[in-house]
Amino acid sequence: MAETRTPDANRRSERSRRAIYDAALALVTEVGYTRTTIEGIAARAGVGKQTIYRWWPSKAAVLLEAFLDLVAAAEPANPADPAATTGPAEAAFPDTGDLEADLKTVLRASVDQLTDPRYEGPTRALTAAGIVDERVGAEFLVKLLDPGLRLYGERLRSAQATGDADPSIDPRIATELFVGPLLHRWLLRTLPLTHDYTDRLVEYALHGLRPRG
Amino acid sequence: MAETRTPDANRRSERSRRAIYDAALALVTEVGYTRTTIEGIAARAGVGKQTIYRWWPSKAAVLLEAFLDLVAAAEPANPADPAATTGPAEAAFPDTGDLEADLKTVLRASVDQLTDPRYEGPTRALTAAGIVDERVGAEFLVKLLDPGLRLYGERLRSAQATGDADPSIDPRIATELFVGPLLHRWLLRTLPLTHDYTDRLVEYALHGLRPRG
Amino acid sequence: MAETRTPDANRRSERSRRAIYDAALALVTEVGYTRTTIEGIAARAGVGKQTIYRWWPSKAAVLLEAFLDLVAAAEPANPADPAATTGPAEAAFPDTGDLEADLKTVLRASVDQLTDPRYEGPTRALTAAGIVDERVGAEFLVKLLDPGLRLYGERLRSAQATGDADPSIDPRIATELFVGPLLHRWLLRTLPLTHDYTDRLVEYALHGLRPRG
Amino acid sequence: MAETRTPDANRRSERSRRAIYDAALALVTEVGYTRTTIEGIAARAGVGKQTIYRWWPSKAAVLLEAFLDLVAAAEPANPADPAATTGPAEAAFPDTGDLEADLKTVLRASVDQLTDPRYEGPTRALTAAGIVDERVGAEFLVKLLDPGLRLYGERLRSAQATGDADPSIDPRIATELFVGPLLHRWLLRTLPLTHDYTDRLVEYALHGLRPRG
DNA sequence: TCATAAGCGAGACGGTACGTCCCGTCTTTAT
DNA sequence: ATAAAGACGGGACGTACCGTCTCGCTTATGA
Repeated sequence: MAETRTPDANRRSERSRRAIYDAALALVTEVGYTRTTIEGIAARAGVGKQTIYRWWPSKAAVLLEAFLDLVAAAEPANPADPAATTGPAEAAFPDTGDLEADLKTVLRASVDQLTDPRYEGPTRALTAAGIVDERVGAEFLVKLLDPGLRLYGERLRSAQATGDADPSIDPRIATELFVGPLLHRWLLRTLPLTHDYTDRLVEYALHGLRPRG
Repeated sequence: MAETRTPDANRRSERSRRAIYDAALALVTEVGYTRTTIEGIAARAGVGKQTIYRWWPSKAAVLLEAFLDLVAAAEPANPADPAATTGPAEAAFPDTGDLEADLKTVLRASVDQLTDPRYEGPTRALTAAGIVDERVGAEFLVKLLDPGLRLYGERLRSAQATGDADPSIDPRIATELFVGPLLHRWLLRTLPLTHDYTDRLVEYALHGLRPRG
Repeated sequence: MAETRTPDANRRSERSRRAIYDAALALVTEVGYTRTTIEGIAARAGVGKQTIYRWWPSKAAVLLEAFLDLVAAAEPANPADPAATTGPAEAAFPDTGDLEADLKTVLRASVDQLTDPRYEGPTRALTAAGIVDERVGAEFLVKLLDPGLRLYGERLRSAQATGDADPSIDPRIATELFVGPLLHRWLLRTLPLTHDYTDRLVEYALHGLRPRG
Repeated sequence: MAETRTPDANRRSERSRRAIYDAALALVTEVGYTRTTIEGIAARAGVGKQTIYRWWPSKAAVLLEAFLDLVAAAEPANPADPAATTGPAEAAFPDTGDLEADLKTVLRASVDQLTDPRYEGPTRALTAAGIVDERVGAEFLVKLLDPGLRLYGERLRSAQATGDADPSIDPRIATELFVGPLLHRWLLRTLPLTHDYTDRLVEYALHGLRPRG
């Protein structure tokens, strides 16, 4: 009886959805996440507040979806399966046979993306929201991050198969060895993100810190 | 810069300051950061709102200071120099001569701290606030994070001196090789934080992912 | 004139309006005007503060309207023209042909009203507010006072026509000869308001202070 | 024991008192009564807030005293008895033998005073405060108004003695016949205050409204 | 085919919190 | 001891948004 009244998605206004995405992304980059309000999004989108509340449970949810849409639009569409959106950085993880080169390529792309002004605001906002709110965090992880991280794992497993990586290592932990430091530096703004930095990161992680015999 | 009427710090009520710290930390752990309000802190501390606004510019600033105080109080006071507060995890970085063991010790301590229910709430809140607000982030970094990170650097340099680490590596980047993945996992809640995880992390980072010859 | 976003009066909640009237009047009589706050009215009326600020510019405006409503409700409705609200004291000014008797009747009624505990508080409050704030004063005058005063003028003109009053006198000034002293005594609390007092007032004003030849 | 701690008036700073008077009067005329605050007076007077609270119970009390001082200073000092301050309008009520002329003179002076920009603000403020707060009203009446009204009474009694006024009339009610309409017009801003107006007022009151036989 | 029910723009509503202004009290330092 | 200064606990201000609700309007079926 207390059904939450799921609205009819068929009748949904595509025009409104788009306008809301645009408004949300624009506001976040312009005035920041906390000063972005649902009322503000609605006003800017020329939309009633209820139209937002009808389709999304929270500000974070709106922004997440808007961002997902932005990222999907930016990606070279996969003709075989357009639904197989995989994440911002690595639509497809290269496998040239040279693990080090491939990792460097991908991490450089990640740096470029995190630096892109269109992405920086929303990404920061969503990450922060996810850190504090477990629910948002989970959705953010599953929909946006995990697909990308999974590709690292696959590439590492492939490297293990070809003997380019120690077969005893856990690919998931190894993945975080690359991604963790990058995010750390970006999130906490400790030092600038450069291609040179990620290159060295890859080298350190692959060869270890021990003196090279 | 329009300095706005700095109050007289001599006349400040110590009792109020303490009450505000306590209330802020309690509320953040009880109801979370976003539902912690300045009004709520004031009410719980038995303090006028203005007393908070007089001394802090924002909710985040209150919490940061309260957390700093908590951490300082928890640390084993350094008898030689009690003012030498160094940060939450590593009041003093061990140097037993065994780099790997020392790193594992410190990272295990970090895991314990990030897992401690008294610390988790505030730390998440502050990190998130810092991600979104550059000012807060900078203060958070300088006052809380950097001191700890610096110790890693010193230990690594010491290891380079004794030949336990490659002298060509950049200690700062190397530091992030340990701390980054840890924070990544904790912030994004990808997988549980365990001592076993950090042990392997240290091993991977020191020896690299390449097959061990 | 920077008209600030006029709300849609059609959608206005009648229930809220009534509750606000009631709360305002009750509070003024209970705790006095200065200790009546908008916040208090809102709380007592079970209404958001914004609902008050949306429709009234000030506490005085709320009270004025509430009082106007009270007075209109209390008046014997004029069947011929229910909209012809004329003011508190004299819905219709009697004209029995005996000017002195008519004036005494009306002034006695005024005394009764100014003495009525339901009216005294609001009336004092509004008068005081109007004395200090010209805008409030003007509205108070036009909406509440003037209609009543006008009736005096008409009755006096009628008396001039029948030869009961000197045709050379200015009815407006003459009106104030009755109303002024009454208000003076009531506002400043110099001496108690009684029917006997107003009777003598009428006599003095009609016959003058000169020795009666 | 709960004595309200009456301070030692001998040690009182004359300089502060004066500064407070000046500040209070200035603020009332500049920004109005309600926007005049004790804090504002203190700041403008270069005085601690406590110095005000020590000597006066309320904002109205400060203003009343300040106004009393202003009025006393403006009056032609009575050499016989400098303490015999009698009130704003009528330091001494004229008695030329011509009642009508004397009343006109005094009322014209009252008009001038109520119109004087230095007096208007404070007088309105104090009257309004007194209307709402009975205590303030009583003090205002006794200290400022009554002395003046008493003089009317005396002059009228003198007129009764010389046969210029009906001996049966109550001088107090008769006094209000002049003062009431004047204050009514001034307080409620019904019509402008002019000398012509008060002249006619005197005539009406003395001769009555009846047709002059 | 046409009523009928949905989504929609708009925005009023009961609320919560904001950051500010004062209140009246209290405490500190200087005269 | 009075005074200048101003921190303090507290209450109210007027504003901004929250999330819910109701209002007409339009649009798109399904009886």
